[in-house]
Amino acid sequence: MAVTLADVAARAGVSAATVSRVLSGNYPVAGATRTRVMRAVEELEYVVNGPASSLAAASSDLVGILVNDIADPFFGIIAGAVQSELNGPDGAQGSHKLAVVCNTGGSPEQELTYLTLLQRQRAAAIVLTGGAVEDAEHSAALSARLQRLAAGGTRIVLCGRPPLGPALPGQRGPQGHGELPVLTVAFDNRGGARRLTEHLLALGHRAIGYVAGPAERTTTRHRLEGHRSALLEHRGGPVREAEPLTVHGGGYDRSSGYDGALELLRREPRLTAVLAANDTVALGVCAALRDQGLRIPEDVSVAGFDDLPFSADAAPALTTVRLPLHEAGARAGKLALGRQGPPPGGVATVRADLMVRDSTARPRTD
Amino acid sequence: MAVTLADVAARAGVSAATVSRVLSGNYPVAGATRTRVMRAVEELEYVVNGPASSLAAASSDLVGILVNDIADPFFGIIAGAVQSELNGPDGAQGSHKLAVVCNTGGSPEQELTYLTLLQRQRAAAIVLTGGAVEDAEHSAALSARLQRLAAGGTRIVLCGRPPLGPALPGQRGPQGHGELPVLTVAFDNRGGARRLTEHLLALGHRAIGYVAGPAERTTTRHRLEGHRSALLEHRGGPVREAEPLTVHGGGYDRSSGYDGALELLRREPRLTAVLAANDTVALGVCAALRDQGLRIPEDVSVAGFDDLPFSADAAPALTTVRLPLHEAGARAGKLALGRQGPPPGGVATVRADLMVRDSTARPRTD
DNA sequence: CTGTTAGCGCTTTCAG
DNA sequence: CTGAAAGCGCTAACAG
Repeated sequence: MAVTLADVAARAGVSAATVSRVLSGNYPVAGATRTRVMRAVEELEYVVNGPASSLAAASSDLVGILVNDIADPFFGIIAGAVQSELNGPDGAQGSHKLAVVCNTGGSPEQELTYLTLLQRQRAAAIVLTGGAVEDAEHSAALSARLQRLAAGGTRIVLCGRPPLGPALPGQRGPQGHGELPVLTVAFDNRGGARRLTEHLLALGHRAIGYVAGPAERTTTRHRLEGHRSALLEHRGGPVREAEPLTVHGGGYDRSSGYDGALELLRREPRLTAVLAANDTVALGVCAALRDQGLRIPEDVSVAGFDDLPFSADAAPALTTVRLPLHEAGARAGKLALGRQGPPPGGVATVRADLMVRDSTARPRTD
Repeated sequence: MAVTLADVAARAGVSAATVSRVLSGNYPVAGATRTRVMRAVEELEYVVNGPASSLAAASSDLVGILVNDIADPFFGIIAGAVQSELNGPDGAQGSHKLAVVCNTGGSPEQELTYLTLLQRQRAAAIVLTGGAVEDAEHSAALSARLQRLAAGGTRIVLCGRPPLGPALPGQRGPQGHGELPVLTVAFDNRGGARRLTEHLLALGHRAIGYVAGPAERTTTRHRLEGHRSALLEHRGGPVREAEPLTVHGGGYDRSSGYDGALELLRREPRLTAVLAANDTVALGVCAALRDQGLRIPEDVSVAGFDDLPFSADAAPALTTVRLPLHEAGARAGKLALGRQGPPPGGVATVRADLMVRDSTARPRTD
């Protein structure tokens, strides 16, 4: 039914091989032949059969991008950046890669399922974004699957998630030579959270609540660790009292922030500041505080994390930690295409800058 | 290198055909054989070669989703909803489809490019989301490409974009029988904008500014038409004066709102209300007004469109028009998979409900 | 520079 | 219910 290479070849009066060569453009072909072929292609409106060429060439132009929540701009920005790198450096015709954005919903099972699907498609590369679930069993399964994919020629890049633990001995590659098959673009979540907490401490806050993300995620843990380390350093001892002022939300969403803030207020009515797992959670926190008749920042300071576009426009503008999402995604995209040499140690860490805006201020002194 | 069907067949002591039948599960196979095959599959960690099976079966399990801006939750929500419909109705094993989310950046060329890429992959279905660019040449090219895709067996669904004009005579299908090949889930942008404007009018506003989206998009035009029709009806005549109070932003983004509001204020300092192209633009409008020392809604009322999650949490909570994005995406997904019969006329229109919140109030009476 | 010749790995009649 | 065999449409040696 559809027009095939052979049809084009017949029309142009050449062999199928020649047409293939013209189309892929990686082989010398006489100018006259080339134009003749191209004309036949146009006249017939020929479109390559992807599956057939992938099968024959044992390669595909699909690149997988795994995200926890596609409706969250955090992931949208990263995915968009990765995708923007996928079209040839100079907009070259042939080098078009197709991004397959997979929405795992943060579920480990879905993550594995999608990896299987991508393996089935013989994806050229896969970028896994966002924090990982910390579960020994899942980590092992994930790691194994990733190793197999890498062994099959699929490039693997982690973006915004911590590097994989060292490969088990004898598992790192067919030849066992030291090259890590999995590259990482990591966020400095610890450092960012530490600086944010230090900022609050410097303003004079002492009763600081923290609405953390889901307990089992690496991002949650790292940000919390940064927060705790700042408190610890400031007090010069283990932070026992900090514990009760941390609540874990069910997700990185608005309602977790709302509920979390209420819970925090119940535990410690004299709270003067609340740190949120991210900007979206912070918005929920703000809503809850306002509903309780508290002003921001006069009564309670609030800070987020990520610096998503809407944060600067919130009222009051949100103090937060800026993560260079676009830059990180672009970097991951380049690494995925092998367009950029691997960073030292296979891990690139991008900075996390404190953005002080209007939602944080000195605590009331009454 | 990779393990193939033949390997599995050998291990299970059956023919390749049998393994294929077990795996696709669409053909009677003896229970004992089936378990034997499954065991071999597990032991060998066999993963089907997608390209090969697509080639042989002349079909693929890829579903394309075209979005204008993947970083915008408007599209993220729709894409996520479509995707959630892609895994079998009951989570069935075999029916896994892979969503290919393509970020066109609103560019007609990119749109066409991605359609070619998807055609190359022989995508099972394609969902085009968001408003279309109104340009005769592009519309024709798009329509032609879509018809060809549909003719090739790819299901096409439009979500949040108006239905395609009627197919040119003799172009609608090989047989020419009346069935429309392209299904549509449309938003009631006109009605929503009209109701929103009526709300403002009812509050007593007369100097209403409008920060529209990019001029050439259908969504922009429809919302503007709804707005104008409400004004017209109210004044009982053609709205000549309304014209100067409309500015077009360069995009559906925050800065368009900011700049647009400033421009509006310059043209009409006595403005008492501003309608924005969407919620994101509205946030920019709010920021600009605040920067000018104006209070919302005391000095100026502001309203958005879409009702994205952050809108309810804005300060003040944004009056807007709620579009059932998730529902629409899910509907589109079902239609794309042929899991739901086509709506009458091939077009389903989803409602657009007015959400009155705190950013609109009666104008000052001084 | 171009044509010929084998497959890539799977699905699918068609026989048994 | 199972096997044998014939491609699906393209690419990649290998000759010329």
